[in-house]
Amino acid sequence: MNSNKEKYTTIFDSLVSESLPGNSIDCVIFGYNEQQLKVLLLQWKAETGWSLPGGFIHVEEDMDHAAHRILTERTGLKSVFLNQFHTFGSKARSKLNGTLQLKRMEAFFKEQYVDNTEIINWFNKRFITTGYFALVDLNKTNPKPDFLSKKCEWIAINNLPELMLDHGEIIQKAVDQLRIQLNYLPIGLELLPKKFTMQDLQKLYEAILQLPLERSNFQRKMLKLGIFIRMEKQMTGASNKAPYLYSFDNTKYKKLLKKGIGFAY
Amino acid sequence: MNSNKEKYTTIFDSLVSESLPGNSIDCVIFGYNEQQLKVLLLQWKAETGWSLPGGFIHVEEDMDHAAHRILTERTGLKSVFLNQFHTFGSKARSKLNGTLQLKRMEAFFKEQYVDNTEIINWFNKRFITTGYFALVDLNKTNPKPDFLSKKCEWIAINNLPELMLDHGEIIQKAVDQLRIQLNYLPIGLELLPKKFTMQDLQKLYEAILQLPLERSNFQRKMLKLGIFIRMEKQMTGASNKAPYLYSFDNTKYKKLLKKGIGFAY
DNA sequence: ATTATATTGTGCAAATATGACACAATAAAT
DNA sequence: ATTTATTGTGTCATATTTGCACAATATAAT
Repeated sequence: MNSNKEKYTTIFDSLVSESLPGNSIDCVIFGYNEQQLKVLLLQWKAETGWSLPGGFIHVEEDMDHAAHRILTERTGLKSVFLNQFHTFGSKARSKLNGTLQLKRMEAFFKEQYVDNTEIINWFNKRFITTGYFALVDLNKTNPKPDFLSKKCEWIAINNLPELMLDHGEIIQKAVDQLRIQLNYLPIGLELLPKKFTMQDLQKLYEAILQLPLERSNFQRKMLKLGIFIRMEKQMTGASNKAPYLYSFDNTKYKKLLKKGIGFAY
Repeated sequence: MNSNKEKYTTIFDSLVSESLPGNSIDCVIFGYNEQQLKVLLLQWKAETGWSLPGGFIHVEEDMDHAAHRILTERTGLKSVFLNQFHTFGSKARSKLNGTLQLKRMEAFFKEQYVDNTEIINWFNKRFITTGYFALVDLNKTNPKPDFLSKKCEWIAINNLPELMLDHGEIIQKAVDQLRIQLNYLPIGLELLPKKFTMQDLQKLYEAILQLPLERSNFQRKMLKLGIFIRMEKQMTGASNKAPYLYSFDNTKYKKLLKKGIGFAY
């Protein structure tokens, strides 16, 4: 127990010394599964509320790089789609929900991990956090709690549990942003399996937008983007006409990501 | 001279002690004048490059509040339209352009203002800056250089001077954002005088987008938004048909700001 | 085999939006 | 009275969007 604490103290000591104080990053990592948009959340050992995976910026590290690093640390994946969306700097944010929760965490932290005052103080400062959201292939991840957390799971956004601090607000803003982006960026490459039907794609859009779309027109609209490769048909075993399978044309997809989908004026 | 330095040291001492270290705010304040979109820039006494007006976040202050405070300090105005648009966290950003410029500034700073090492070090740290952009009525402002700057002026965005550090990049991103917002938010309330013609509004849009728009269709499109109040005609003194004057219907404008201008799907 | 069933891919027409241009109305100058 | 420049509105051709129809089709049921 004591030896663990020493180990942890070393870990935290270097974390604190190599990171910028006062700034953090929180990642809203979106995945898609069972027709539901999900986010990767974790639960600290001492807490019942859930948190976003986050981390700190190294002293000699670009903030964007830190976001990529944190994403990779959590999911083992790299995402083309990793987007800064907002910085949360309300003074109350570290206290939201708040003092009690934090006091409890601090006590647990002291007891289990570190009781070095300097380190504790570092964490007790006010943090301004920058939110990034990513789209990843949920099936390629194997979320595991680390030594600080007891759970690490994909959770559907329309069924979110109680969240720590202002993490609910952060997720909400990320979802809003994702919905806006949907209007001018192609989405799906990282959320769907290699081969998928237009129905799959539509379900994804519906899960993100939380509203029903017209089938035939959605299909046309999508195909007109010219970023799909039509493959052989899929025999589903259902007693009806089988749909074509599609895959994303990677280069065209990425071109469209850069150029964006139409803007008037 | 020495007494000035003492005064300045006091000012900076309290600035440093009351502000969060490592975080700053830069404001891209847009105004509109002579058919040109302009930004408020200032020039430090020691420098030829221009800077965005910026500042720091007080220890007990919301970041958004700090942005409003900085905007008001500079322009004396409050803007409904003050929007956080991006946080710049590249490690190179404090060094861009860079070391020489900063060395020069530091020397000047030490000589003219403060040579307290602690204060100098505070400023020499790496800063992560959050950009806000505002739309204000340029004619209601009276930009004056403060004790640190020799100039403070409205400068047209298509005629930008040499800029300090990464401020060029920050302005570019703000302009990009403004253009995107144009697609789904009404704009003009704070940039135009109370009464204006549709031509005025069109010129504003053209100045922002930097492209010509078709007169008659623009007019129709705008009026269809239903956020204008038609007033009496304006006798311009020109030998042609006089245009109607319009003003924004404040409540409808703000409703539309919240709801946004159409989004498909 | 034949029929039933559900879902797909495409067709199509109505409604809506966009873009280019026409033109009468108009305020002032000549 | 005529000229001039600019406005407000009209129109028309061309896209785009939307809603619905319907044949095609893979399997199940008969």
